Amino acid sequence: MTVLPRAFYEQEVTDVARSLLGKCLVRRWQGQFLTGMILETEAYRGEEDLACHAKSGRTPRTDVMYGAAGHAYIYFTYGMHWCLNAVCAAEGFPAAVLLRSVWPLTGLEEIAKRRGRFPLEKWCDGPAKICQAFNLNGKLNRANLCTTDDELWIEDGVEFPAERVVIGPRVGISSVPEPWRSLPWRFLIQLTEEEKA
DNA sequence: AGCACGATTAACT
DNA sequence: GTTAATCGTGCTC
Repeated sequence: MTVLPRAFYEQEVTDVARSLLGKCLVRRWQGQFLTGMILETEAYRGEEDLACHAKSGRTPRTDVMYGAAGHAYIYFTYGMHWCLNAVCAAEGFPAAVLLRSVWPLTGLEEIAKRRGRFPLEKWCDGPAKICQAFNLNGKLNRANLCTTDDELWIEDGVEFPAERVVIGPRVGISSVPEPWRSLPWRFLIQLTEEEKA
């Protein structure tokens, strides 16, 4: 397995969101590795994107999105949930890919400590569920995803053919005005029952 | 200082 | 389909 290099993230954020499908999210935790295959992503792009947190400019919260690509942006929302993004694009331009769903691969016993009360298919099928499952919170905000120095990174994985990629509008932004609400910036792989086994 | 709301989830009718 | 949970963030006064 190869850790994705910084150059991978220094691209158009929509391209990175598409390319992240099939890649492997890795969390080092208490001497073991929790991993999962990325199945759903969304792109958030620039201050003009009214769905993007950077719509209100550079603030303490959004500062990391303006920095170098290949770092984690982990934010807190709804008073209880954390969500994980990968910062993309050139330094100075705020953009990030939200990881919305992964398929758990290893460290299942550890993941089950937090998600085991639900069926396996529901362990990581939402942005805040990923953070619960992988034990991610603000402590890993700004983590460097391009090395194994921090406890979070992304490695090479499976290549899905283009016809497997479902593309549609981003979810959870119904109060955002057009055209942003309907831009096709969500990318999804639907696993077959065979692939889940 | 106060306020409205959120890139959500899970439980409930 | 509806709603509570729960608090950081950015905006208004």
